[in-house]
Amino acid sequence: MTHILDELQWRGLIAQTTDEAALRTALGEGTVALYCGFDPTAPSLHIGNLVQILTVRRLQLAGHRPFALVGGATGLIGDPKMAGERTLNAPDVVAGWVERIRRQIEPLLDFDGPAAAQMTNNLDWTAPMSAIDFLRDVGKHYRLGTMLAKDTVARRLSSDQGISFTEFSYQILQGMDYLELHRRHGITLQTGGSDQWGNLLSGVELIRKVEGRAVHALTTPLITKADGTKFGKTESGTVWLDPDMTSPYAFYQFWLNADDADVVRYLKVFTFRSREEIDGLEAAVAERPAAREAQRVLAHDVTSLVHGVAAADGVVAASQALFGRGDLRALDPVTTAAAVAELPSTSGRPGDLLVDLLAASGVVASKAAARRAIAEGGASVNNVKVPDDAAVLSADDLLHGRWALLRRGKRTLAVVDAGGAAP
RNA sequence: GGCGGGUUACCCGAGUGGCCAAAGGGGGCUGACUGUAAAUCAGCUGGCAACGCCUACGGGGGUUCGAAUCCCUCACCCGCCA
Repeated sequence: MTHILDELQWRGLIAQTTDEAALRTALGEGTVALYCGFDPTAPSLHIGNLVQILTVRRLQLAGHRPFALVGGATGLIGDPKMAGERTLNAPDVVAGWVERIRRQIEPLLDFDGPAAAQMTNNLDWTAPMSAIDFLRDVGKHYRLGTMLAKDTVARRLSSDQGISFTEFSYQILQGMDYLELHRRHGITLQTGGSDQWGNLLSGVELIRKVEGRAVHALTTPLITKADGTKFGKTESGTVWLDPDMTSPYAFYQFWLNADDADVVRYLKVFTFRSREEIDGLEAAVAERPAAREAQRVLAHDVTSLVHGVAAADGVVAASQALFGRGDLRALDPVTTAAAVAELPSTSGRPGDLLVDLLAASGVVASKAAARRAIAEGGASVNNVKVPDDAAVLSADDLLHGRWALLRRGKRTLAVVDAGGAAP
C-alpha cells in the first residue's frame, strides 16, 4: 500500500514539512492526531480552503485522526497578509462566521469510527487567558528576532503599510493553539497552506520549548494557474463554498472551465480519483482536448463533494440544456424547469422592455450596461440576439408559456419567469 | 507627544482653478476566432425619466461666476523622532 506521504506527494500537496523522515515514520507506524485551522475572515470558506480540508480528509482516510479548528479567537485578530492591515470584525460577526464555517467543514470529514474527526475552537482557551498570563507564560518563549524574521512580518514592516502589534502577535496565538491541542489531544501534526509555514513553526517551536517534544508541520503549496492569474477567482469574485454566495451552477461552471494545462493537477488536489483514473483522464486531455472529459469529471466530483450528488446532477443537466446547441423550444417542460431552477430569475410579462428585464435579472449591472450589451450584440433572448434597446418581451418568447432565457455573452444567464399566467 | 507625507473610479496611478465622468496602465465586459478554452485583434467600461440631469476625487465647511485642484477643519493611514 502506498504511504500517505507518497500519495500526497504524487498529488502535489506537499510544499514543506518539518523532519520528513520522522513524520513518515510516525504516519506509517500508527494513528497520528493532526489539526488544521480555519480563520473566520468571511461568512464562508472558499475553494482555496478546500485544499486543506481535503488534505485532512486524505490523512483521515489513511487512518489518522483529524481535528478541524475554527479560529474564533484568531479570527478576531487576523493574520498579517501582504495586502495590508486587516479591518477588525465585530465579535458577534466573527462568532456567526465560526458557526457557518463549522457547518461547511462537517460534511467533508468523517465524525464516526476509530479515526473520528472532531471540531475545536481556539476561543475556548484563548478568551479566558489574561494579558499577564499571556505575556509571562507564552510571550517569554518568543524571541523578537525570530518573530520579526517571519517572511510576512518582515515584508510588512518594510512596506508602506507597516504592521500593527495586533497582527504581529498573531503568530503567538497560533503557536498557543498547537500547544493547547498537543496537550489536550496529543496532536503531533499541523497542516496548512504554505503561506502558514511561519505560523505552523511558531507552534512547533513553542511545543519544543515548553514540552520538549518534537512535533510536525506540513504545508500544501499554493494552487496556481498555468496562465499566472490567481486561482479561485472568477469575474464575479471568489468561488465560495456557500451556495448562497456562489451558486452550485456557478461553482460547477468554474471547474468546468478549468484550463487544459491545469485540469490534471486539479483532479489530483480536489478529487479522490485514483492514480489510474487520473492518468486516463490526462491522456484524454492530450488526445481530445475539445471533449473536456477531465473538466467534466473534475466539475462533477467537486460539486458533488461540496453541494451533494443531487445538486451536481442538477447543474450538469442545466448546463447541458443551457449550452446545448439544440433549440431551447425543443426541450421538454421538465428539463426546462430543472435548468431554469439553477439560474437567477426575475419576474416579467410580455410587453416589458428587455433592457429592464436584463437589468432586473442581474445579467447586467444596470440599464446602461444592458443598452451597451445590446449595442455590442452580446444580449439574447432564447439564444436570439436582441436587435435594439427598444425591444420588448413577446408572448411568443415564453418557453412553455412561462420562461424566457436571457443571456449576456456566452455564459451569463438568467431567466424571466412569467409565472405561467401570461395575460 | 513633535515633525513630515498621504487619502482620486474595481485596483494602481496622472491631474495644482474652467477644455474633468477625470490621462495612462491593469482588471473586467462584448464581438470575431474557438472547445462555454488559451492566444490574438477590435470596441466598450458611473447612473438615470438621457442632446439634459444626478452622483463621484476621505468627511464637513469656506473662497470663487466656476474647485479633484485654493483655504479652514475633522477623520483615517504611513514614516521619522521622543
